[in-house]
Amino acid sequence: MKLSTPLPRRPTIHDVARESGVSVATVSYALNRPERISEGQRLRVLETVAALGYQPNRLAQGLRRGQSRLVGISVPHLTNAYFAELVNCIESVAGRDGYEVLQVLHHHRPTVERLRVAALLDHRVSGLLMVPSEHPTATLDLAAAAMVPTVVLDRPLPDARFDQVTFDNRAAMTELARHLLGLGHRHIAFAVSHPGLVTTRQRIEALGRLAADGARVTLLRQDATEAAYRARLAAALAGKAGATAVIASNTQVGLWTLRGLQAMGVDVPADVSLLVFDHPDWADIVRPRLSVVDTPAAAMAEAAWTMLCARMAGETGPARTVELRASVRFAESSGAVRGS
Amino acid sequence: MKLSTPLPRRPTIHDVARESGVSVATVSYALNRPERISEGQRLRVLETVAALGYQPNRLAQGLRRGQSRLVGISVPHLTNAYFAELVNCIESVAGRDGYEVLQVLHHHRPTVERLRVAALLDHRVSGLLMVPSEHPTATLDLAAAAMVPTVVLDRPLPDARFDQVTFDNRAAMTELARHLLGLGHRHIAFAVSHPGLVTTRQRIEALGRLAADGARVTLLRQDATEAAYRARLAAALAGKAGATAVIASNTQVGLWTLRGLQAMGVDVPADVSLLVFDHPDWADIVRPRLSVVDTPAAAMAEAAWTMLCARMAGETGPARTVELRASVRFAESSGAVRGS
DNA sequence: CTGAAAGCGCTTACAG
DNA sequence: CTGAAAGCGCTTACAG
Repeated sequence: MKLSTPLPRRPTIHDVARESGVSVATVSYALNRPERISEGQRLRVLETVAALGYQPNRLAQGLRRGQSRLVGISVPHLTNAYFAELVNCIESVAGRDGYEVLQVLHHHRPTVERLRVAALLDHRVSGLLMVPSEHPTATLDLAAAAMVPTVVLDRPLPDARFDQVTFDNRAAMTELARHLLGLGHRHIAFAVSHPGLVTTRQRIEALGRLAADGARVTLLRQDATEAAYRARLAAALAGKAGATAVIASNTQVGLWTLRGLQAMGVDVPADVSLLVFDHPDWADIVRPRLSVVDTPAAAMAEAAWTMLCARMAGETGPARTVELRASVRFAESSGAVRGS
Repeated sequence: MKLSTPLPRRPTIHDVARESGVSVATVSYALNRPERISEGQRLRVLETVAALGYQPNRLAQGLRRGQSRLVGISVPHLTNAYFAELVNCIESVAGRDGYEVLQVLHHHRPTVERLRVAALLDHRVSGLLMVPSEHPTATLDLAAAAMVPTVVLDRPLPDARFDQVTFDNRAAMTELARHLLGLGHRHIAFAVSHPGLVTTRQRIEALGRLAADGARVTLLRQDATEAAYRARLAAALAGKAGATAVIASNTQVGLWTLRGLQAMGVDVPADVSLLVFDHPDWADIVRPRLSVVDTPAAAMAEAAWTMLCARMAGETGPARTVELRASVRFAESSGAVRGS
């Protein structure tokens, strides 16, 4: 087909209408309500659309329809493979369903989280997925006030306003603890980066029940620098009563711990056992191979998306919580305590 | 301040105007052109804004202003730490400058890339950052036709339409090659996942110059399955004339290679040296420690953002290419060839 | 089946 | 300094 003149700007629905010799309403119907229009008109319009390379302006559509087809996702950062995988999975399913992903990072800082999620809301996201920071209340209030369908990921919150998807941290930790008890360990260090996090507290709680079995637990806080952390780690392991096993709360703490143990010349697992939450891709290429808690990132993303879609489609009713199971995989890094 | 009535929906500029007893123009000026308005009016409007929790609708602003303050970023996926770090850095600088990041993943598939980037364009992104697939032409044409400022990341393209940010792959590979030659290696295998990629071809080219020094190069293609790749790897290393060194083109190929070598009982570096492009965080906790090419992801993201901002601010002129340097870090995994 | 017109929530020349 | 009004690019009751 011949065009009257090439446009120096992106074509609008008016351009299509003019070229096709119909009204803008007819163009809109041809694209969105094929049944409301005659076959001939529809074909002619579609031809013009193709010829001009017309693509509806989503900003205008969003404004008019009152929904942007954008979903927001807020996570701490992407240098953690676990969060990266969550976002990765969400992008795939979102794209499949015709949504785009607006992504913000809060770096564990509540203030950043609030500001960035507010920006998401300003863009009128149709839905919101968030792995909350340690103090997400202000952010959550924002989401609630905006009445945007929201699903909280990974970290269960005592907040009945939101759907949540998590995995059973207590069960995973209990499995690790039983394993270590059975291997004769009576003093376990738990290395954490965010002590105040719900999931951390759940893990500590599960670990705490060990006390009843005569075991001791030391909480090892990850410091700002690797050197400072290493000193703490050394202290926790020192002496006759030192910890004989370390459980790391995530990949990065696990990495620092392993590097520290190597630097100190500690033999894993002969001297100290090491177990790690998350599933670093290097778990089975280090020696000894690492015992890990394989978090169900893909399944969680899938579940969260399903719930979010239901809400975006208008589903009402009380908030639901989905709790998946992580699978623990024991390898060589966790062994019997020396002399047991 | 007292409100006439709580709204069952998000407040608009009209609500603020009504509550403040001024026109919508005045509200808009109070927010965007403080100098065009009297102090008293401005204060009153701001008070109402705070009381109502009014936040301008970015969809409407974008439509009216003709720019969304959204930037699109298209990368292969996030399970590669290098791409994840690029996105991570971009999100930080974008957020700082008041932009939000719309992210799509193309999984190395040109068709997916085209579709997803088209979606980005439909949302009228103000700028576009892309790590292209192997065959990005259709996608690039789309970006060019949309006249959206675009910066190509990581993979330099013979396309004068776009600004580009990359690092010197030839130099990095040359450094690896010289190192290996110096250690006596005369047969080097290069393991790649995407042979057709520009960066891969540049690396191959640099490696090819070794031939002049009497060295041989074998291209090792990463298969769909790890088992198939392992068989290929074994074949490349077999026999008297087998390769004595493997250079892996990225972290994942490096991981498969290392796992393969371990499974075959090959001693690194006594039997075979291993060097890896990218900087896996596990490089120094495996034994032997890995020799790596540390790609300047953060610096690249920074440079790309600067260029994109300049273009979004209206800068014209021919496309520029920024080429950074990667730093090679040799460790224990690359050693002298046996018997040399 | 088709089109003129209103309106989504903003911004901005323009007039007063 | 302030406000009425047009218009960004769409969708959708409504009338014909």
